[in-house]
Amino acid sequence: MSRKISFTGIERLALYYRYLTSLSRSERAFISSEELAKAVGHTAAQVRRDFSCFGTFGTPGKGYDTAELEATLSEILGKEKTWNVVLVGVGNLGSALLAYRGFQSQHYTVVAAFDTDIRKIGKHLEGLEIQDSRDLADLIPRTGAKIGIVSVPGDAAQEVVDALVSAGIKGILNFAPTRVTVPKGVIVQHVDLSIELDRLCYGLVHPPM
Amino acid sequence: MSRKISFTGIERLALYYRYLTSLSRSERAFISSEELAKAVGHTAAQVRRDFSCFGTFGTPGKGYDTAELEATLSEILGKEKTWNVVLVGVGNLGSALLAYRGFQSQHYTVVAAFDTDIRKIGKHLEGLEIQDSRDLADLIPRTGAKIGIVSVPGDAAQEVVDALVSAGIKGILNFAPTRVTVPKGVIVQHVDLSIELDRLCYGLVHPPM
DNA sequence: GAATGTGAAAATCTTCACAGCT
DNA sequence: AGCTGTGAAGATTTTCACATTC
Repeated sequence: MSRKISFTGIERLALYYRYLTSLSRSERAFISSEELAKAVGHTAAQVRRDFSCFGTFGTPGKGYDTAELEATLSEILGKEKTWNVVLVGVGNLGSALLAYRGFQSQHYTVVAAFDTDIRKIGKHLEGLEIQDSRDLADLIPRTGAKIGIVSVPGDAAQEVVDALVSAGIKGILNFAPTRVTVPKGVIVQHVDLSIELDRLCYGLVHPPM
Repeated sequence: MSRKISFTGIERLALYYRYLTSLSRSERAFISSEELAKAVGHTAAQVRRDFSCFGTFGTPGKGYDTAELEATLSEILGKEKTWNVVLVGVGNLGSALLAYRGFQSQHYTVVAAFDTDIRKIGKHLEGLEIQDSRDLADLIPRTGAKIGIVSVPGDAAQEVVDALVSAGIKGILNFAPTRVTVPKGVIVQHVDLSIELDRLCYGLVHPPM
């Protein structure tokens, strides 16, 4: 018990959780750290260590009760409730994200979409009316959203992020190729597509050895 | 000199590089590790350590020659040539990626797009004719592409990845919510959008302290 | 017997701090 | 004086290995 989960550990927790939900109506009531590890590409020790950060919920000799583990992970990951999400920037990527199933799931709902382009404002997409970005400060607080997705051009990102933060957003998923800064208490996750490609590219140029 | 760059270090290199290119026609001929660090949100020591993995190209008392550094990073990151890329899965996300500027840049060109949906095959998108995924093995070798982007549904991902690998693809950017396996010598980068959200969500539920 | 939970070791990554170059 | 490059220290993350529990 009691050690802080590592940053990458959270990603693993989400993977364990996803795997468990994919098992769904399997008969198997228990799963071992070994099997979980294999499923997500890590080691059994890693799995046990990750869990140990949050308590002790396995049974020696048997493993983890799948239903119970799923529920526990759900709670740890904050999936007990559905999160309202807003999206700013309905360009190519933004529209795709609006339609993305992972973002319109049991746990997340996009409740508002914004853009500055007058030609897009008022149009409907995936059941949402696109709003004027200038109304962001008014509209977001009413939705109760705490998460914002930013898919605007790089040079607009910081400005949008500032507006989101003012409007009460606490977590930002930033797809713009710009490292934005936020005040303490707000979290940003960067999803930087061209840098993912760059990393791949580096790997190809520098073979493992 | 001589220490292996860390996994995350490569991401930093790409950020340094991006920052340098954004400076473009600035007068300043030299930049210090301090300034580079500030620009990308790391420490000066980290910057110097990252560079030291590849040689010694700074000048004590002055800093790094911006043009020279840009060229060196370009080479390290494998950006001397333009990489041909193929994309499989022209759904919402795939179409957006096709249109994404970061993927159609000086260093990357998407040269072929594939889908299994008969209604999409033959259509044109971003100047590319969508090809039948079954022809992947024939067509890819002709393009000389070594990088593949996978944006198909999760249950099709492994199958597509296997086909890409057979067709000679060495690096895969996988947007499907499935951890795929590949033979040695092939690299996969996962871009797992719902897990990014999960991580954000975890951060919101567990405030720093 | 089988698999957990966890100290302790190992590996990896980051920062410090300073000698040495310009 | 100013800033790099790097050995050594520190911090973090992963793995080992085994006592403990079922």
